[in-house]
Order: sequence, then C-alpha cells, then structure tokens
Amino acid sequence: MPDPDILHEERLALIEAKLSSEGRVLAAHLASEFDVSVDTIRRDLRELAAGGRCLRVYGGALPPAPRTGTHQQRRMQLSERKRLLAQASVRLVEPGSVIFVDAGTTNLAIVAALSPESPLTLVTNAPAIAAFALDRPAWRLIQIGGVVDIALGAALGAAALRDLAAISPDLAFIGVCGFDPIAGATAHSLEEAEFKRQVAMRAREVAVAVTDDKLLTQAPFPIFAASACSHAVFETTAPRRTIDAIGELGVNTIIAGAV
Amino acid sequence: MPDPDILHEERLALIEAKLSSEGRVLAAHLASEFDVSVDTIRRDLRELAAGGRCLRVYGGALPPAPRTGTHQQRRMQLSERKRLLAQASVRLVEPGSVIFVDAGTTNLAIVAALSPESPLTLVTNAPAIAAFALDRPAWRLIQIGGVVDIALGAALGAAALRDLAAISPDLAFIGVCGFDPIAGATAHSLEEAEFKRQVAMRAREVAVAVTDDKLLTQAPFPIFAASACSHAVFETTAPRRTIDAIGELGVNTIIAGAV
DNA sequence: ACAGGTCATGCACGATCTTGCACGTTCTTT
DNA sequence: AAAGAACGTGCAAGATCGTGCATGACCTGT
Repeated sequence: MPDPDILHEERLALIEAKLSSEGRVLAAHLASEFDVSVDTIRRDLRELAAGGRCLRVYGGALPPAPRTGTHQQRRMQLSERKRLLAQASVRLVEPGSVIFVDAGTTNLAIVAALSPESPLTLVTNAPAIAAFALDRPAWRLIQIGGVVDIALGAALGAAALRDLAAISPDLAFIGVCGFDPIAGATAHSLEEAEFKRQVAMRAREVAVAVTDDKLLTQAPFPIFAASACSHAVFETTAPRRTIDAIGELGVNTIIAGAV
Repeated sequence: MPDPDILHEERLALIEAKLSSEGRVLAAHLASEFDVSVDTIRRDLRELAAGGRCLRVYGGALPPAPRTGTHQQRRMQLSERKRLLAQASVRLVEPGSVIFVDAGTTNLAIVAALSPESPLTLVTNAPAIAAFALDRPAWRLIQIGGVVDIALGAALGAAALRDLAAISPDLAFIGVCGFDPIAGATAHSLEEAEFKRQVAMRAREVAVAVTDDKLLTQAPFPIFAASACSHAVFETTAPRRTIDAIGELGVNTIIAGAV
C-alpha cells in the first residue's frame, strides 16, 4: 500500500541526493529512514541502477561511476606545456570580444583557459571546440559549418568559407602545422591553408601559439607570412634567435611561462 | 455538476501554485481540499501535465522537471534506457546512407550505437554530435553551422536553415521536447521548432526516439504532426495505448528492448 | 420560453502500479 | 563448510489510473 506521505519519485530523488552528499547508501538504513520494507528500497536501487543513476552493490549503492569522454577526448589530455602556451595566449583576449578559435589540442587548451564567466563570442569551425563551449553558458557560440575533415577536426570547403564571409573576428587563434620566420605559417592541405588564410585576412588580429615541434618547420601549403601575425606565443625552450627574428618582423612575441 | 464555488481554471491555477510552493501534490489530498472527486483532480493533473505544467506521477504530481546543469552534465546522463532506445533506433540506418542527427543525449546515444566501421554520412547541427563523430574515420561528417543555442546544444537560425537547404537526408533522427498523438512533436523555442520542421520536410524518413518523460507532454511550439514521423521508438515502459494510438496514425512504432 | 449543444462532474469498470511477503538463490562472514 | 545476511522473483492485496457513459448546469439560437 503506497505511503501517502511520500511519492515514489520523491523517494528516488532523495536517495539520489543522499548518494551525492554521503557517497553511499545502505538498503537497511534507507528502509528505516523511509519507513518502508527493505524490498521496496531494493526495487528503488535497482531502478536507479537501471537508469544509470547509481552503482548497485551488496548491501546498498554507490554513486554512479563517472563516464569518461570519447577516445579522442582522452587523447586530448592537455600537457603542461600546452597549458602554459594557453595561459599566455588568453591574456590577449578582451572581455566581450569576438574570437575565432581553430581546431587542435593547443587551441582547445586556449579555450579551456578562458574565464568561463567572462562573456565573449566564440567562433569556430572545429566541432570539438564548439562542443567544449557548450559548457560555457556565459559565452555566445557561432559554429562555422561545412564538410568536416575528420583527421583535422575542422569544417572546410566552400560552405565554411561562405559562413566565414559574414564574420570579422577581433582576434583569431590559428593553428599551424609549421611556423618559420622565412616560410611563414604553413598547413598540410590546400583547403586547410585557404580557409585559415581567409580567417587571418578577416580578423583584426591574428595569434598563433607554436609548440617547439612546429617551430622552424614547413608544411607543404603556405597560409600567411610570419609578419601577418599580430602575436606569436612560444614555449620557454624555443630558440631565442628564432624568436628575435620573428620579433623583428613586427610580430608581438610572447614567451609562455616567462616571469 | 460543476462546483459553483470555484471555477475549473481557478482550480488548475491553485494546484499549480501548490506545486510551486510545496514541491508536490497528492491527488487524494487535493480532492479533499477542493471537495471534488479524485477523478476530477486526475483530469486536472492530466491536463496540467499535457501542457507541460506538471510532472504526473503515481498518486499525484511533481513540478515540471527544470532544465538544470551544464550541457556536459546532461550528456553524462546516458542511461541504460537511452542505450536501449539507441540500439532499437540504429536498426533503421542503412549502410552508406545520409543521416541527420539532432542534438540531445538520446541522439548522442544513437550515434554511439552506430557501427564505427560501417560507412555513412552524418549531418548534424549539434557540436557534441559532431565532436563525437570525429572518432569515426569511416564516416563522412557535415556540420551545419550558425548561431548555437548553448542550452539546446544546436545551431539554429537563418545560417543553419541555409546550410540545411542543400541537404536531403535519407533518415533524420529528430529530438523532441514533447511527443503526443494529438499535439504531435513539440519544442521549447520557435527557432528550434522551425529548424526541425525544415529537417523533417527535407528528409526522406523521419525518426523520433521518445523517452517516457517526453511522451504525452506538449512543449509550447509545434514541430510537426505525429503522423509526419516514419518511425517512433519508445521505451518498454511507455503506455501501450499511447503507442497503439500513434501506430494508428501510420507511424512505424518500435519498442526498445522488446523481445 | 424552449430546444439543442457544450462542458464539467461523478460513477463504473477494467487495467496498471506499488508494496509487503514468501521463497529459493547467492554472497559474506565465521 | 556452515550459518547468517542480502538478493531477486513471483504473487497477492490494495491503491491509483484512464476511459466511457450518464447527468445536470450553462450557453446560444430561434
């Protein structure tokens, strides 16, 4: 006979709350607390477990095991070096500005390093960047569509270029495959290079965050000259002469983690 | 015989107020309080539930479920029930076909349940869906761009509609906020409803996977009539009469997990 | 004033849900 | 290995549910 003082769903919600606050529940204790039989509680726990809302164990239940992201998300575990690059890069972002962020793990680190509460408009052609931003209610998000190059993790091609044509970001963080004072910024595919060139042309300022392995290397397709960058962020281990050479081109050079 | 002391709409308003202030109502208590039969109260609660103004449960009602938590938190609630819905849904997908997948945790479960090796073209306006597909090298991915509604997790508006105009998917999995045999599929915002309606019009077939909490409920904005669906997938606990009523509209009804 | 239609209500009824109990099975402790 | 505790399943009882029907009040048109 149903207990008129508490509804079935209320009891489930209270059990769930207790799991959150106390980290575990015991069936016998719950039966006593709710003044129902332990069989009723076992049904409740079974129902919660079936719904993925608890982990059923002998004698009671534990909170549900946290679900990890996709394999790619796990692969994207951000290294400390990229975090330092990111922290140096986000200082370039003005609150309320419109920023474009490219695909790539360094750029994902940049987005993660941005203040969640500070309002801004984020534009991206990278689904992983956009998916991350879904957890930032204070931001405005604009997704550039098109055919997605799955290896690259970004939408490219005619549709993407057309979407881009309506946007002039204040600042664009562009990922590069190679960055050299003479060869400039370079990419692995023609479409990738073309899209990024257009982003750079439309943005008021352009920033690149360059890991050591991309510095002084040259991929097959030119994006833009090094001097086309407003800012370039380097690791502390980058060659100082290279940084100076790029600085002499009029680029604002920043060393991540430098005091 | 109507009680002249209180009007029908007044009673509904008072019940709603009690839901707000007390967090729950019991049908038997309300019947006693308003001096009407419990059948009258059940009709009232049914009416409130149909309008999305309460959550009907055994013995009474709870306030309508608030849309709380970040997008990632809602994504993490990928329960066993949704997995069953997803497994039933993916059987509708032909290898090599072009499918559209909407935002939402049930739709994410559908994408996760698709065979990673079987080639297909995935079209979506949801960054989380697209980000997941980045782990599927055998697929072709087309991202629909536009301004992203962060709470919803999907790109909407004029740019999204324009991107959509160039695509006619073989099958579209559309998320609904409410699904009712009479009210049809409904959504929480005008732009969301408009976009989904366009998807449905352009797709050769339309499928909805409906969790119990969305069934027999009605959000404010109509998307399409229930009969406009080719397929509707339900949980095993969905009311059989409701499933039959939808089947009579010419919709192919599927019960997830049924043996 | 009267007839017809609409609406809300109460009732009957079959269906469904929740609970406690019994019982055999499984797990843990001694 | 044995005893005790916990478990899931099936069953019965009582409560709750939705649907269809009848009824009376109210409204509208003639």
